[in-house]
Amino acid sequence: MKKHQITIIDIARQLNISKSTVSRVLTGHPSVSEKTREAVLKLANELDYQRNMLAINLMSSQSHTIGIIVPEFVTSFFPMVIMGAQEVASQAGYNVLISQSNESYETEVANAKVMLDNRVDGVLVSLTRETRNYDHLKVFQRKGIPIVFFNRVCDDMQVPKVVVDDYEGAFKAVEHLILTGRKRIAHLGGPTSLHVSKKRLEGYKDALRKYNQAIDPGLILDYDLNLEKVKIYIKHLLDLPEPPDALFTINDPTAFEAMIFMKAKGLKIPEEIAVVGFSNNYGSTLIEPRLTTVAQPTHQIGQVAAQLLLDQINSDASEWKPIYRVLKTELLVRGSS
Amino acid sequence: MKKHQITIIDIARQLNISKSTVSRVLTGHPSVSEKTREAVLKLANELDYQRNMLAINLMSSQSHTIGIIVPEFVTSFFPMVIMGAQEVASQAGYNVLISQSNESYETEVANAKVMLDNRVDGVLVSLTRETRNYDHLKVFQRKGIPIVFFNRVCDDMQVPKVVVDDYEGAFKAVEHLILTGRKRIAHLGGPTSLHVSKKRLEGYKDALRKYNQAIDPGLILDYDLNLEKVKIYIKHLLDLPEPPDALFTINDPTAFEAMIFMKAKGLKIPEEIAVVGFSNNYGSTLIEPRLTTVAQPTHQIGQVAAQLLLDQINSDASEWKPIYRVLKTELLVRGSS
DNA sequence: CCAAACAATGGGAACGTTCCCAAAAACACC
DNA sequence: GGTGTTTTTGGGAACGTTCCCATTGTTTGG
Repeated sequence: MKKHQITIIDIARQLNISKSTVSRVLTGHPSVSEKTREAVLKLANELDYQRNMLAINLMSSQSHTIGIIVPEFVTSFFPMVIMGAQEVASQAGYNVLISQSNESYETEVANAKVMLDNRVDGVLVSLTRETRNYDHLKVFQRKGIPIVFFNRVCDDMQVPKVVVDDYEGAFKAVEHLILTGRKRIAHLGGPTSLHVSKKRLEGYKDALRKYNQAIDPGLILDYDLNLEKVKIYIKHLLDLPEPPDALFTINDPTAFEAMIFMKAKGLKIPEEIAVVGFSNNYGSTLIEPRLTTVAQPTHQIGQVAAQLLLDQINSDASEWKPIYRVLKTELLVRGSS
Repeated sequence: MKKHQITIIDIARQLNISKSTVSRVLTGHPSVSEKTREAVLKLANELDYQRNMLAINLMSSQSHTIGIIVPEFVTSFFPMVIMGAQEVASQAGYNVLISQSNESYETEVANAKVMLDNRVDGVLVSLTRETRNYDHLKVFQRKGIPIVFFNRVCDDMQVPKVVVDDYEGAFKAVEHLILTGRKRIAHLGGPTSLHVSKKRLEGYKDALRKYNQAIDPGLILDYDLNLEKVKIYIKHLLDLPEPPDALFTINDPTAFEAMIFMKAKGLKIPEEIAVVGFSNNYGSTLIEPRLTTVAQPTHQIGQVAAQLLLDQINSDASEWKPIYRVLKTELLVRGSS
């Protein structure tokens, strides 16, 4: 069925030397004579020899692969993070096994199992919005496989995490709205189970507190990130006796939906209602007015997370520290506020 | 360093049976007594046994992995395709090794080598805009590893390909512009090396021919997909003695750039100039006016390509046929035209 | 009750590497 | 030319499975 693949044994036989010697040449081991080295290299090239990572992996008990589990792939955020991570990983000779949980806990569990089966050398995880139980991830710890969380992190586990300063980002966003004269700032937040939702909500509240604005619970809504529901929440807010004059959303796609709905309703943005999003997703400069948003260093998140993971892979488990890296956000003020 | 992993030998020893029997239970082989089966399953569960794909892969000479090489990750197009492919692949028990060539020929070559090293069971490829030489991909054929192209295909190789009907999509787009009264339709196309660029250009020309409109070479530009250059080309078109009253671009991001530039110049879209893009990327409903575009069935492209690949993997090389699947596009008429 | 058939199990090679240890070859020195 | 040292090479185990073949144990039928 499958064609015969050239192995080091083929090379050894043809040159009448042992496979050990061939292996030494191919791995760059010094103690081999110049003459044999050349002969091996030449023949390997002629035969189009390709090392078999399957064998190397088994031999070394390492897959030379890191796994990445992300909740989705549609918004540009995670692909960007993955780009950063992949850069660092392949630099270090690691492959990247990507899987999407599709925001489903069950799928996340299944993905984790695949990673385990394939003996990934480490894993990068951003949780689904559903995940409440972390047993499937604690397995990695138990088996001595390093794990690093990013963005949507797990408070229950003492492992490295890479996040952005969601609190400060939200604080700056809301502060900006206050300083531009907004009096009733609504917040359409994410599910309370997510760490990021909590932090952004805190930032929102503290900004209001600092400037002595009342925190009106009626202006704070949390939703499950299902974009189709945005309209409902916005409608509810606009129908309030005292509707908001500004809106801070958990992320950009939510802000987009909100803006489209409000524009259709004839509301003037930013005159009647200002909008600020979070993440600086693709599209935030396309919509009109261009969306003010809190930019996250997506690429860097991936790089840092991958580097922390590699550091663990290359060190003894006893030295692992639950480093908590908080990256800076940047408020990009644009037309919507 | 690394913790000892439970193997079938551990299980065998504890139960005083042979590893063969344990293996039989775990792989679902029928000829094993109910009693032993239960005992093995129970202990495996207790010990948290996890099969070692590294060993299975070597033993079976299969990585149970398919590779995907895409030029980029930033626009939503390729991530969507990957989602479709991943769905089909994991259904069939295959992992997916994704790599981006970053539109660089060199990176594509390097990626191909990684795939080869890792003995992927098959590979899905969409070429970079630079790729002119296909030796690094012909290696797969030579080694008996199935390869399927999608979107950006290689005319030189007799292998399955999945594309959308670029010709018809472009034709319909331009026909729509003609039927809505446009007289001077410009085309900002992609690099002539890409199959898609050629097909879309053909569709553009044939639509003009059908309706007896002159093909003005001055209105046809091809560029290297470097978005920063869009402004230059658009400026050139607008400065013509007889500027165009419609623009058909090679893809949506190009249309976005063009629209932003033209809006800044004070042009009314679609009154003074209509715009039609290609791909229905994320953002085409965000920009104002909403972009008329030719939608591609991204998800389906991935599914079909993956299925064709699996079909090859599961059949003898002698039966492989260079199937050419052309999927339908759909013209979405929106505000920009 | 014995042969034949079948069910259940064990032993060991194989997959393609790496790496340790020992052996052989080459070289230096007195 | 023999001894000691260094360089170069070969042999073989190991990684964790699967799978073929042989063996043992159990049942069936005459």
